[in-house]
Amino acid sequence: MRWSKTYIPTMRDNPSEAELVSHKFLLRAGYMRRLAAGVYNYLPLMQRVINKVSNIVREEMDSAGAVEILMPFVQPADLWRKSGRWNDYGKELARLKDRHDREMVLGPTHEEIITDLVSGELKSYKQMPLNMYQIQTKFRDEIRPRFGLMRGREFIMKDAYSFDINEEAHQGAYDKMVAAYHRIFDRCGLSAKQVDSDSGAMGGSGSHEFMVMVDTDGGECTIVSCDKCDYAANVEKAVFRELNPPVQDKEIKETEEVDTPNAGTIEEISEFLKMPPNRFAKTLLFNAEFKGKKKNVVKPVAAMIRGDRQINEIKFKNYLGCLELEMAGPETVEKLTGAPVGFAGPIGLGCAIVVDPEVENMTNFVVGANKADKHIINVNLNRDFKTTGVVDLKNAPVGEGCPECDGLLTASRGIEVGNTFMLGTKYSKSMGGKFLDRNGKEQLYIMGSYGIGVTRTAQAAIEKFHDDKGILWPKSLAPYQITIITMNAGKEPQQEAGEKIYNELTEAGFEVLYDDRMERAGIKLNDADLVGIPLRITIGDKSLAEGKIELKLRNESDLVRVDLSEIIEKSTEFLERAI
RNA sequence: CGGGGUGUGGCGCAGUCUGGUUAGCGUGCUUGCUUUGGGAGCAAGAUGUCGGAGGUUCGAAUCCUCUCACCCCGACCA
Repeated sequence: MRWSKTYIPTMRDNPSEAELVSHKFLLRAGYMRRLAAGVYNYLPLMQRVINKVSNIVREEMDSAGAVEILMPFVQPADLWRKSGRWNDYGKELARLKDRHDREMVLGPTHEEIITDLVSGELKSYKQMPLNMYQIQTKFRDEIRPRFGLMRGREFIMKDAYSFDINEEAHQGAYDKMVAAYHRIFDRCGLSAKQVDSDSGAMGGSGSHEFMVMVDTDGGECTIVSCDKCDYAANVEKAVFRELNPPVQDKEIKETEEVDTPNAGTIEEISEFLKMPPNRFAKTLLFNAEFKGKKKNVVKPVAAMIRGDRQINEIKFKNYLGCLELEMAGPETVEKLTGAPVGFAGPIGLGCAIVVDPEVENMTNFVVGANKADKHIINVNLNRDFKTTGVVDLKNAPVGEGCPECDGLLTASRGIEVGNTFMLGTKYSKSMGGKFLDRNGKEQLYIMGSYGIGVTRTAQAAIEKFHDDKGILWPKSLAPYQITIITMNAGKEPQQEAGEKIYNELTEAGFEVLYDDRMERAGIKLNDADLVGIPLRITIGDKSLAEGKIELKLRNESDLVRVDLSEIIEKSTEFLERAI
């Protein structure tokens, strides 16, 4: 492709709408333009990248035994009522009416449609296993679209659905998809990490997410992984092995108030009482603002976690369902406990007390006495105080042991580019998907659903591979493999050489972007860096006089002069080396 | 939806508080000349319903009311 014949509107400045590097580069390098919040035009370069991702997905899905179909984007509301998701999906489901006032939805996912599709004709065990997929535009009316293609409202997704006769067969189908996913992301140059996840609203028995690990702000998900084995899980789902579990006393002892002069922090009391922090339960006081009928009300609430844990305020806030949550100031603490900060405890506390599950399992632990310089030992939940709820309130168990080996858990950030769900019979039940088994007995088929965010994967690649000048596409996703630049566009020998090399490489099967613009060298070089094509060929007077041109990989700094006659071999060689 | 913010040539912004000629600047765009290996110089140009509607006023980008859009923080998700 000649630059002058396509449409690559690069920009010098960062548009103010973008926050994330990958988002900025997508706009600056002329890959996309925004139409509305979370809705984008894909320009020629982007369309090529989307095709690259799609083709990799397609090849791997096909070879994993899935077959491609295409289902409608606009769907009748009836099917969604039937599955119950007309109500459950909430406002994210975009609804509209046709001219006859019939209710429709813009497809955010296709479990309903595909189950309905097969329900009349997938009637025998002989027809399974079956796996069908599509690559299609989806629409989810996100509360807050963000970060360009990362969380768009309209986006391209590959969604696959498997049908099996029983759990065992389904597990096989699921494993096949997981393997295909690893191959897909590997081929995209991304090596996604597979993590255990919460099945959430999709329902079903198990699920995994595939994360591209990044250390930029683009990593919206926190995942916990083992430093030795490949255990990894979403923070919400992560389990761990306690390295130093608290001692469990055999007998339940009587409470006792003890003096702890000048010991307000866990470390100080721990030191003073000669007991490890995990025998303490911290009582943390918060002010929570709830929505009231007329005006909002602020109520104090207490959270209890083990002495060696950190509170996760977001988890607490979610549990409470309040509008605002903040640590109570000294005045509130004194008013509530009658003691200065550092001695709050649950016994006799006049507000709701929410405890972490770990606290529920402790015996004879230490809490604040609600009196200055005093703590109470041998406290036991239910006997000495009551809780209003038990819920996980602590931060990710970083530093704890891996549940599957003797490694340690660490936290890192990732971009979710794909997921796999075991759906069980949720949709076959609600949508009426039955078949006859070998014994002529009616059964519900076991389903799985498998998604890959195609457009998000593309942006995730940029988030992972870029420098301060622009994108560094992995060669498998790059819109073109090679870009050719004439340093002095006006000079005929260079133009001729450019044309010749462009034709030669194109005929040899390379995808080439020939920058034939009448621009100065600096502009073209900068644009080439910005756009991120893996291999750059530059044609300049000096080299050309010796019958040479220059090759440079985007991710390397070396410039290599190569004889005109060996362009094809050298280009092949360079591209082998590219990421 | 709650909180915060922004709308002014394609892009990035100033001007708004304190109303007052033809609404500026940088960049980009067009044309010409000179340049030409990492975003050239000079000259001449084109491009604005100042997000929209209504109002106040002799006069509104600027003040008031309503409204729309977009961005950021939170909950949700490929």
